[in-house]
Amino acid sequence: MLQADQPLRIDACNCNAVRKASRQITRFYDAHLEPTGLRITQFLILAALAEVGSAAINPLAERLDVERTAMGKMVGLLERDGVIRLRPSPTDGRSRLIELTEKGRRLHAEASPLWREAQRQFEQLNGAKNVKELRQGLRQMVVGPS
Amino acid sequence: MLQADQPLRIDACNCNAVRKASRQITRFYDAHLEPTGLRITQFLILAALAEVGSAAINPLAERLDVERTAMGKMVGLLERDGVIRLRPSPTDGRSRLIELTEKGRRLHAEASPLWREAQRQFEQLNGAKNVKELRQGLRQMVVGPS
DNA sequence: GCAAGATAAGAGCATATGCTCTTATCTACA
DNA sequence: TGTAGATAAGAGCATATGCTCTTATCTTGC
Repeated sequence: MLQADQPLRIDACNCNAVRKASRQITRFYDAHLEPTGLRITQFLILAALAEVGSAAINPLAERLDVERTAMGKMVGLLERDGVIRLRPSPTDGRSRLIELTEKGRRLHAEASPLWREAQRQFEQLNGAKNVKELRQGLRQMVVGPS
Repeated sequence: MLQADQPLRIDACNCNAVRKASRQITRFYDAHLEPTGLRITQFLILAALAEVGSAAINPLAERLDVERTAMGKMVGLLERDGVIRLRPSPTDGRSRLIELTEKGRRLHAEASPLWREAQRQFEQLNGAKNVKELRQGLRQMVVGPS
């Protein structure tokens, strides 16, 4: 290993590249959703709930691939804002089921076309082919033994 | 647009895909750097400073593509931990120059091989070709008019 | 040389993310 | 059937990120 003197180029860092892209695309989607007051993270939770009806925190966290405790906190914010409701699971006293409130359903319906427009613009800006390849690359990304 | 009834599949969301990848790769790099107590975000700041010698907050934020105020806060933490030092710019009273302390240089030297190992393992896990294509896709990503 | 606009950065607020520790509940086995 | 190990979630702590508002300083045109 004689190249220890080679300068570290932070632009070579794969992690930095992905994090940077994440910040940028987040701002882009957040800006599109802004009229609803939702952020993309919140919208995805509402969308997931709209898809599955109701779910406990852990499965929802797994579904969206976020840390369990992080999901718990986001759920707390959404509950505070009256967008979702939590009720004890009838079959498991440890678990609480999350469901959309009427307000949540309304917000989701309002935000969906804005999300679609963000998707559309993103794909227009980047080219459908490039987006597809990027998605392919991300989907295959491995960060540990499965 | 008659397909409004089509279910929203959160897995179709480009933003979600990138954010998810960002969380995963961040955990991966953070785990590698763990022996030093640095996270990848902090390591990148040290690496940037090691490259440029010293810099004010705004240019450093631009260099790393993070929001100015976010950089300010990270810099505050690093200063608190004695890893960097801030001194007033001799030529501009509004600006403060950041530079590594001895401890910062030591930490950077200690963390660099761990970062290199993370890069190596990441490329081994994903295949050099796939990583190259992913980087290419991220580099080209556009989220607004330039 | 001064006032108006530009710029560097801090303060305050809010969300997002993840870690560890703890508590409550459940399940399975002896 | 009672207890040991598994599991769902909350609490507490810390960093990361971005927004708006404010303050201090600089620059430029007059």
